[in-house]
Amino acid sequence: MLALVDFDGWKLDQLKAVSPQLRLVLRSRIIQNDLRPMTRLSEPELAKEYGVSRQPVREAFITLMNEGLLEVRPQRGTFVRRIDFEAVLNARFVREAVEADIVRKLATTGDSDLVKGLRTQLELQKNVPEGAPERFIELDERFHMTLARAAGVAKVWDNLEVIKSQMDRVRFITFEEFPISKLIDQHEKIVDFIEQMAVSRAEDAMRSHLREILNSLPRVQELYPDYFENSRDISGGI
Amino acid sequence: MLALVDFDGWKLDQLKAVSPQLRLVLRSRIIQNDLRPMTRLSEPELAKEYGVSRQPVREAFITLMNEGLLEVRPQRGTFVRRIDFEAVLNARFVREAVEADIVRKLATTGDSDLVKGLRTQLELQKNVPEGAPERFIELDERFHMTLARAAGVAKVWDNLEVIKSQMDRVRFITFEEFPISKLIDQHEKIVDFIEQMAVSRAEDAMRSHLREILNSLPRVQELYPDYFENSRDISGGI
DNA sequence: AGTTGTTGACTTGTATGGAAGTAGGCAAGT
DNA sequence: ACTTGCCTACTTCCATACAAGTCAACAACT
Repeated sequence: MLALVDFDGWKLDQLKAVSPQLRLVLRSRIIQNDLRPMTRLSEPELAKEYGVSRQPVREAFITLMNEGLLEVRPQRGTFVRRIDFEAVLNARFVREAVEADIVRKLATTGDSDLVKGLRTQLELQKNVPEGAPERFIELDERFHMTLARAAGVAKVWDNLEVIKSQMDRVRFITFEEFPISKLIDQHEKIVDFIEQMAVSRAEDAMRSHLREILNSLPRVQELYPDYFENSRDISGGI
Repeated sequence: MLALVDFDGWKLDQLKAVSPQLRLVLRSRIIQNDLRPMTRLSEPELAKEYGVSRQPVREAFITLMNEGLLEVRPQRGTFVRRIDFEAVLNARFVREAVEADIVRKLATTGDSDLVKGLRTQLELQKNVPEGAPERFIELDERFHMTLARAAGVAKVWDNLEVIKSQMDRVRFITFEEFPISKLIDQHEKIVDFIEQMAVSRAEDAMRSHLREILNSLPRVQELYPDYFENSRDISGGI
């Protein structure tokens, strides 16, 4: 659950290398919109804040730049990148393709142990209190990861982390207006179809579930226009 | 075509930043198996070789470690990672899922301009001389990239570069024994089905095309066992 | 012979200083 | 009022020095 490092009150572990830790903290702060788009980050300032030298900060910057979360403009400054609309749509496209195949694979076997575990997770999701959407996002993450692991492609999840982060930023901005109960219903349908070994129905359920974000995107773009890099048409990703 | 930087006789461009250039060169050398698995890389040695200081070399190392191509063991050394069998299978899984959806999308429209361009590429592929498989790999790369761009998900290709690199390493090792004509036939079928707007046939053609690497994998593993990190069963990725 | 301890030459991680480039304020000139 | 040029304070990028850990060779001891 890389996206959900508890950066609040974070203390660096003196024993481990500094720059990977910094990378995780900053990554979380960006994805969870604690560091807003266009925010200027200063090497010496962060170095001072965390009590280290500039070098490890710089190395964390480089990694985050490669992940598309920071923009390093030489001799000018380092900034939190605005959200790339096209990148979000493409990331969603990849996720839909991959998870559709995952669900198809799972529905062909219909492993009852897996279904049992998923139903337990569904109960947890239903018990999330109204005002704690970040708790749901965590459980949602776990749900989809469980599917990937069950399909024998656990490492895929790690590889898609960079891609996913683009989508997650949107999710954390729109936080409140997530139709949680609707999403849980969709999860439930997916599990049902896996259990019934209804392959193409399970696939369709997953696909429409992952298209849900397309509904909220226009509203997000309208509410926070300056968070986005390029606001082209929304149809390009389907 | 990031995978095919001509690193032979490479000179650093003094004007641009050094570390991204180094990253590209080293990346190509690893993927093309010029730097073999388990090869030890030394920061000061490479720094001397390219006439720069340790810092940019180190930054290139960090990026390549994040891409899974290098293994940095603190206070011990930096090594070219052996090929992770599971990672290859998972990468292949992702590619199949994504490109299947891409082809499906293209087959629903059946754009004749696209088909025309693809047929031109097919001619080039057929004209590749017998003993130049690396030339074919380049054209193959271009073929698949064209499909992605036509589907409006050009950035997906960039995002999958890290994933693809795992597969590409295998391809460059097995170089000679690639059934080029067979692969071209498969390409041709894909184009045919796109033209005929035969959606599910086009999808199937792409899927079996991308499963071709599974045929060569066992032989590669047998020929170069010490190039691989973990040799688990091959069934896990389908 | 076999084990242990030490030394020294390696490695990567971090700190720090300077080089090159940028942006903005300000003064001089038109 | 407006433009031009300089100057200062920033930025990232690179070079260099030092700190800390690892490993192998070797001497000393049992």
